Amino acid sequence: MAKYKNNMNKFIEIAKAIADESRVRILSMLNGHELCVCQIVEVLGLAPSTVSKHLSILRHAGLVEGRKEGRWIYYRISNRSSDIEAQKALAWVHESLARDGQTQEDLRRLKAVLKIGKEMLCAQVVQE
Amino acid sequence: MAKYKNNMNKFIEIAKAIADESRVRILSMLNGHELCVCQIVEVLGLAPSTVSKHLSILRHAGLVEGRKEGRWIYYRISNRSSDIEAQKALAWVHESLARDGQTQEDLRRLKAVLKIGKEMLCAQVVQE
DNA sequence: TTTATATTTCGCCATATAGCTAATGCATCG
DNA sequence: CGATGCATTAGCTATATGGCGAAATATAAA
Repeated sequence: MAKYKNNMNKFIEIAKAIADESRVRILSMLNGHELCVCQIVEVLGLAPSTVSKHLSILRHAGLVEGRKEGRWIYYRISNRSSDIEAQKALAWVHESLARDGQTQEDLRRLKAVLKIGKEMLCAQVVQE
Repeated sequence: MAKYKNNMNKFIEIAKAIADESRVRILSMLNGHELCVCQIVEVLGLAPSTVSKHLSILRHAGLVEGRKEGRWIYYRISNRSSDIEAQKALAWVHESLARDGQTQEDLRRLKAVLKIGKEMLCAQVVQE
């Protein structure tokens, strides 16, 4: 086994992934919820293509995982405990932003989206 | 006191600061050493102005502190324990990169720079 | 098979970022 | 004072990044 590891690239990839407000808002929303892309789009108010790209970056960094079910893809926080770096980053994000104002507002909007979601799913604009 | 804090901007600023290879290399070098800009320049092989800008970003994020002494400015890791976010970030960087190959090589070069530094300080190119 | 819907990929644009050189600040030394 | 030297700031360039809309993909529904 090599004496020194090559942690740099992995570290930078994760750090870049969490160095964007939209992406940490996604991570905060996914903390405790499994969500499809359209639900995240509703809360963030960004174009689906933009959210999809953000999710791709988060997934590649090992921070989230996707699960396909029918037409939808459900994303959740990655819990592969073997990926220590990703888990540390996730812990830092959640600890730091749990009580942040933006995070709280997103969670409030998310609850509304989840409520209407039971009947009519995506392509539905949440009021207020 | 407000119910919710505004951690987002501070968090993003710190995350962006550590999402760059040159800057985390600087943080690793400063871990345990107090260094002047010219010493960091020697090890990184970047232009002084570039290193200065990086240090400015790190300082503004609360990750390093500068101390002026004559013509030199010595930088060190910030130890203001009140800044929890910065301290968490520093801990993450140091834990993750302590055994990284690039970090080890930088430390090796730094030792050489520190050795010659005793007699003739900056404006001195370290061999090899 | 055709239509509809969810997501991704592609192509584009505006801004941000990291690097450089040159110029400026500022302190020391002759 | 003037010259020297460390660090920063200013100005520039090339690349990276985040946003969008349009087109492509894939699955469900009609």
